[in-house]
Amino acid sequence: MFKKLDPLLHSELRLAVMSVLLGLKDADFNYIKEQTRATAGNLSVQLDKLARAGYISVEKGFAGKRPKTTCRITPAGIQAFENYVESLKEYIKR
Amino acid sequence: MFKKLDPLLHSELRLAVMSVLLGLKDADFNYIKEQTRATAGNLSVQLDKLARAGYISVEKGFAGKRPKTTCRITPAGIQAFENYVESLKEYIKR
DNA sequence: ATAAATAAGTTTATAATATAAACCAAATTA
DNA sequence: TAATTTGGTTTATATTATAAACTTATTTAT
Repeated sequence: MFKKLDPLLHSELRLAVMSVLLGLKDADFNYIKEQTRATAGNLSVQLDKLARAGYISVEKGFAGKRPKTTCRITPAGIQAFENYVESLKEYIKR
Repeated sequence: MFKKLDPLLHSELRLAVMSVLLGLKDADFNYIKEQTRATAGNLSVQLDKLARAGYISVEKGFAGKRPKTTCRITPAGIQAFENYVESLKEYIKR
């Protein structure tokens, strides 16, 4: 009946990050930080978890002389997100 | 943009419990346990949290000589569940 | 009658999580 | 050149989720 919810996605901040990235080609650290209103530390940790899971790719480069971290959702991430939403529906359907 | 998700409901087991109770007038401990496939210990803890939050009421009685715990969702619980689902939609809408 | 198994939970210990605080290095501004 | 800002990372702490161990009483088997 209740399918297990992917613990990597069943997290307020990680889910918000994925939600932001789903709509976009890519997004940099600060944009995601603003959209999700997360602290930098928390965001850093959660991006890392998503990256390790292969749900997003993270590229560290520079914008002029300043560091710039760009994130992008992967096909595996999109799939995982869709599975999560599908499972979740079981829990929230009326 | 992203509304805060009620931490009491953003929990796999507690959400499943609420989901089960929403459809029913009431349900006893073991029925909920079977439906959610939770361990008794975990369920006991989570029911307690939901009860403390006022989202469910828990009545301890007897069925014959054996103890029987009956749970029921409260109006506050229904409201909280609806708010949670509403907030969640922001995160999962495509 | 007594021992073993079952029922219905609760309490406690542990592992995993989420989160913010503290920190760091480089660049910019005063 | 000192202070501030930018763009993060690392670390410490508090909270959670979860299962294991335990309790109390009942039922079943010997």
